[in-house]
Amino acid sequence: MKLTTKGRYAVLALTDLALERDEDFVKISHIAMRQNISSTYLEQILLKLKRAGLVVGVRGPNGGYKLASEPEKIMIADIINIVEGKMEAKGCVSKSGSCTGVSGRCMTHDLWDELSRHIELFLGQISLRDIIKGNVLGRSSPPRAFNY
Amino acid sequence: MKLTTKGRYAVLALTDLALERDEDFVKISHIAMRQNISSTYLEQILLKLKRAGLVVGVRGPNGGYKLASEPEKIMIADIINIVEGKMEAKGCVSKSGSCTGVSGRCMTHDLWDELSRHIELFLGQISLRDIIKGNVLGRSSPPRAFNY
DNA sequence: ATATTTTCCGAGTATTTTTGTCAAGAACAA
DNA sequence: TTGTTCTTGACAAAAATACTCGGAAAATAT
Repeated sequence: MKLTTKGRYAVLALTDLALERDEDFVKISHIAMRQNISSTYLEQILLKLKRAGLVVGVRGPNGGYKLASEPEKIMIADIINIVEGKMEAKGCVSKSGSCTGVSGRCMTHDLWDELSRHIELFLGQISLRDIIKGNVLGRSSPPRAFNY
Repeated sequence: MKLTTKGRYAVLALTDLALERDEDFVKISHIAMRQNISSTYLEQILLKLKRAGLVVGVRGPNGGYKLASEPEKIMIADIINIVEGKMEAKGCVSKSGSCTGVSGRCMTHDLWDELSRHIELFLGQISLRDIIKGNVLGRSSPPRAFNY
């Protein structure tokens, strides 16, 4: 999986927008100042999110950005997938689909595959609303509790 | 989390060693050839794993590397943590410990914290033996099955 | 002992990714 | 119009990653 500042900034910015939901439109410069991010860098990120339809942006005076839908409908996994590109934890993909090393072994394929799925499942369960409400903790309880 | 080729190479190499467990010592060049990795690059990686005590290496003719313990005792999380450095998915750490943005908000702290824990939990459950036996699939079943 | 094989180790280089800047253009409102 | 603000792409700096190199140390065989 890829998790860089870009993804974090995106989540931060959208969290900010979620908090400011009532106000008409929030300017990039405001978000950037509040969250301490380079505003020009944030531009790129919000642009991607806009193209993907997660936010709407209007230009001109009193313009800015706004969430396109309810905070509870926007999942963290979506945000990250958009700005970072689809999560890719494989590492042994070949064009043919099945991965073959020189000796034909690629025992680890399933591992990266499952990890990817696992992360996506986790982040797919958490919405922006969960974050602003602080409902994040405790979500990652062990898969099978009776194993412990 | 950080997952680069270094981590993948490490898991690949150790998987290779796990398969070759019976033979005395496996040379870097053999692993590199089989797994199609640059052997000089693999050197660095195996060195780290050796310093961490996961493998033992002897030099000289008939030398090479060998797992330090049973494949079922070596967890993927350990391998990755060693070669990539401790996983760090936070993003809002300040020297003071508690993270404060310009406006004092850092709602996303808990999120990265939980994600990190979640990934580590997953990779901490899987051993080298699971990989060579193909016991990886199905481990990432949804946290609460009755939710679906 | 000497040569050979292999790991060990530090340093260095190259490539890619990330991060951030700039400048010109477009939409909008007053 | 005039000024504000987003839009867009091209570009540059910085950091991380991937990989190489040259040699030293250890073990072995001859």
